[in-house]
Order: sequence, then structure tokens, then C-alpha cells
Amino acid sequence: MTPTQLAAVAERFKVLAEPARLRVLHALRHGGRHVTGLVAVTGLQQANLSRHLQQLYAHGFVVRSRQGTFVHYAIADPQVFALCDLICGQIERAQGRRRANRPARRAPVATDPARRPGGAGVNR
Amino acid sequence: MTPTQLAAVAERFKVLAEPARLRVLHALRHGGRHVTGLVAVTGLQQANLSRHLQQLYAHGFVVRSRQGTFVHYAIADPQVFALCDLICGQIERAQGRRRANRPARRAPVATDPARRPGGAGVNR
DNA sequence: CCCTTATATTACTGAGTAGTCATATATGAG
DNA sequence: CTCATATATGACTACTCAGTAATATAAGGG
Repeated sequence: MTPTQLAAVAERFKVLAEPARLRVLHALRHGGRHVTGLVAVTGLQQANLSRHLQQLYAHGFVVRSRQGTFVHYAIADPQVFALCDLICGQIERAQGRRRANRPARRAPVATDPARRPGGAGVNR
Repeated sequence: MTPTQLAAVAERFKVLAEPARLRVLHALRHGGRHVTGLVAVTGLQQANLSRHLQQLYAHGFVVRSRQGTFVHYAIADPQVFALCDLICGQIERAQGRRRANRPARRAPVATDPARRPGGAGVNR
């Protein structure tokens, strides 16, 4: 893995690392929409939405076509949803594990388990 | 998809949206390592690496265990690599498409194809 | 040409964060 | 306890970027 490749992968992940953009992709999942429709569905402000659309377009996540004064956006590659589903699966499994360990209590990120009361540190 | 779920997914993507952290995961792909070993392999500074490890740990991407004065880190869920491979596949396909359209020329992100010389705008 | 609607862009602000240095903490050896 | 090594953390800087308001551009209708 060259640094260049790593950067490319990271950059792509970064585009997906934004709730607003995930919201847009989700809104397009079952069919394309005009910007106006996306504004209505996502609740994002027009300017903000437009910026996110530019990014999604620039990275090839969506395609677009003009229809009169409207611009129609649609998912370019449904594979993105495979990514999202994988992530969701991981989250669910992680939550399941958490529940199994300490019922009815969300693990508070455990910044430093090496400092657990009963032990000298991590495991051991 | 609730805003909370979207935020959770985005947060998880965000952890992967960093070349340094991808580098660490890659270094652990075929077996765990001590921090010292990771410093050597990744070339990251110790303090910086430690911070990235904390994040990966906090989000459940890696597990850790103390071995004397060393701390051993390892991949928690090999599924992360499925994510990376998916992304890589998309990148390759995108590059293939680009090459097919304009041989030997990387598409310069096309910030605004609606302004193409010959046309009134996107498609149409 | 003028007006209206749709979309994109510019300039700005505030929040978040990666990298770095210095330092703190943890662990084992002597 | 003291020292040496390994790892984590506090404080700081520089940079990126999402959101916003104002404005520009595009397209069609009268």
C-alpha cells in the first residue's frame, strides 16, 4: 500500500464521513431527485446541500443531468450502500457485544482501560 | 435512518478517513504488534501514533493487551478490510472509466460540467 | 429584454483535529 | 526506592471544513 493509495482511500472514506452526505445518499437510494426535492427531503439548506452534492459528484458517488431549470441527481454506484451496510453491521455487532458485557450500560469509550481499578493494566 | 444512526455511521467512517490510521490497520493486518513495532513500521511519531491507536481502540477497530511494559495491539474485526477492499474496488473501477473516456488524462474533478463549452448545461 | 425560479459559488466564521513537543504515567530490573 | 524503557496525555499550532448569508449564474416564460 503506497502512501498515495492510502490517501485515495482515506479521501473517499472522508466523503462518507459526514451525516449530511449520508443523508443525501440515503434520500437517493430509491431513485434520483432534483435539488429542490432533496432540500425538502433532507431539510438541508440549499447552499449547503449544493456543496455536498458537488463533493459527491466530484468523487463519483452521484451522477447528474439537467432537466430544464432543474438538475437531477442520482446514485452512480449502488455499491456505496454495501459500504454503509457493512458499517451498520459492525455497529450492531459492537452494540451486541457491549450489551453482553454490561447489560443496560453503554461502554463510555474506555479511554484508558490500562487504568482499571482491579488491575495493573490492559489484560494480564 | 434516524439522525443518530447517520451520525454513528459517519463517525465510524471518519475514523477510517485518515491515511495514518489506515496505515496502522494495514500494519496490523497480518498480526498484532507492539506500539514500538508500529512506530518502526509506520514511521509515525510515537505520540501521534498513540493518539491514533486510542481512537482505533475507542471505536473498537483494535483490541489491546499489555505484555510487560509493552502494549500489544491487534485487529478486532477483520471485516474492516472488507470495507477497504470495497473502496479500493470502487476507485479502480472509477479509474478504469476515466481511462476509457479520456485516455492518458486524469479527469480534473470536473467541478462544473454544466459549464461545458458546447452545451447549455448538464447533459440534455 | 425583463422577470422568475433553480442551482451554484463566494466570502466568512466557528468547530474540530492531526501533528508536535514536553511531560506524565506505567512497568520491570537492580 | 531509583533508573530505564514503553506508552499515554496536556498544551499548542496550523489547517481543514461544515454551515450560513449574500450573490452570481443558468434556463425558461412573457
